[in-house]
Amino acid sequence: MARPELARQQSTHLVLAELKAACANCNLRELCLPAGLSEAELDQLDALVNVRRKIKRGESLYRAGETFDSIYAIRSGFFKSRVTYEDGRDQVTGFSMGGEILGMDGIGQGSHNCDAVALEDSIVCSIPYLRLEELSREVSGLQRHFHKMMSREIVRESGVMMLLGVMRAEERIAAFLLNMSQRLEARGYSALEFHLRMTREEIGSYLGLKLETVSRAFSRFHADGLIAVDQKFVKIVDIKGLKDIYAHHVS
Amino acid sequence: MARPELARQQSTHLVLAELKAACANCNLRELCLPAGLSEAELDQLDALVNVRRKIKRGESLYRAGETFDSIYAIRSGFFKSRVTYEDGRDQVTGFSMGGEILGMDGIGQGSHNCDAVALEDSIVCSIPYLRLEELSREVSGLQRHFHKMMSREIVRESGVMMLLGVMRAEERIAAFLLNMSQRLEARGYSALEFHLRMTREEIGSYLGLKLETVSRAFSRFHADGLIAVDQKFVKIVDIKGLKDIYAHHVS
DNA sequence: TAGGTGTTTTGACATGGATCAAAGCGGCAG
DNA sequence: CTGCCGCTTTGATCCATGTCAAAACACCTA
Repeated sequence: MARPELARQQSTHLVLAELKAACANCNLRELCLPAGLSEAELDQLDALVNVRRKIKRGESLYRAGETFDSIYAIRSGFFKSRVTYEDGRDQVTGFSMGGEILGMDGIGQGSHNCDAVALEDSIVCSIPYLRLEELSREVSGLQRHFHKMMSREIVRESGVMMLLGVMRAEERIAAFLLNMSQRLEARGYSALEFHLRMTREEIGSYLGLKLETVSRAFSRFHADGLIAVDQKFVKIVDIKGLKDIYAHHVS
Repeated sequence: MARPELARQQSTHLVLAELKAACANCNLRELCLPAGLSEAELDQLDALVNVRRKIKRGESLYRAGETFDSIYAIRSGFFKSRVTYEDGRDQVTGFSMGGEILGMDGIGQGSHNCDAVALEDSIVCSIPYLRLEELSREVSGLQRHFHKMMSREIVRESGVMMLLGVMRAEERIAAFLLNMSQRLEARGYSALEFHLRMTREEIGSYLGLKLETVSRAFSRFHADGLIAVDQKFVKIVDIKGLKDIYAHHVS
């Protein structure tokens, strides 16, 4: 069991790249950790965020159980977070894109709680947690914003609990599509046309559904004129109709 | 709609009590925010945590949408957190007991994301967030531990996502009972006999099940000799059997 | 003590989504 | 170009849990 883990670890190290990160020039600045910081504060943060790391599609940024020492800001790319249960069943607990922070689950117990797997070739900025702690004792804007990002992760997860606990299949999928749309729009992409980076099975895992159910819902939405789907490409045709499904409950 | 809210708010204010909190003497110290602080640091924290507030059974500590300004440490009692969806459906997102922190969901957006409702008469310590921020810039042990508590809340929630996303009804309920057992034990209560503070419906809401399903699972566990149940009183008879249900997956 | 209200249990039945199965599609390697 | 493999779609059937209903029970107040 330990052998393949090690091998994977090393191959990850091979693609590790040390590049100057430079939050100050990053176009994701306002979505990411430095949001709201002054120029001077940005420079301090830049000194801390000094390593960029490339992760190839299919590789892990970190895996459950590994020692926690850094959090990661996604510079480009797309990740899934996955928790594996003792008996082998697993669940996708989230999808993350540029400007979002990964790894905050590790602070509590000093080791990561989930795997973060790249769904496309990606680049992340490493932020050593101990230095982030130090710096956020000095830069209150950073402290504040870091707390906000943790808190928003808590709120995001309770939203997912709502999906999983009370919504029916089609509502979950409508909510998922609208969520993707809104986050992509915030990053300057089209809100109405996008490529999904994950498989139907991964969507299903995230939403507590089987891949066939996801596929059927897509077909249904297509037939109802709400979306156009071609494999991983999705075009939202009737966003209002989609919102109705997800806000409009039991008929 | 606004009227009853206001009335409720005021009745909460009536039971607001200002008492010296004194973490230094609190027997939940090691489970709560001050865990791991030195004597001197504890005194600083005591200066900040200066208000205790009594919440009667059925009342809210805070409600979704209210302005966030404090987090709360539960001194005694029991709470549920509940998110209400636009269409009226709601979900219990957690149960909280002594030593646990409530309200961290409010930091991200400046207003609370859920209701925190007392399931028995309770006492909480109010911790003004702005002063906590200040103090944790000075006391790194406090900073560290506060981050840990936020992170653990993230991990706890991904555990619930796992419950909701991949487990079947009886597994969820076994997991729920074992979780209660373990948290009560950590607080010095019996791990094998306890009173549930919540109804079957609230358990069901938390676990994404209907109250009848919860009731049937309890009956089934009783018939199988795993537990004894009498209304809200639960006695775990065969803890190993219970663990088998929850760790033992698809047969 | 009696009546009322909210909670729990249990039964009978319905159904949404899972499961099983097969075929279609698309991309990659040889 | 061909064959393979992973992903997706669609159909047929099954079953875990939801829904509806009724009775028992517990607790509170008068």
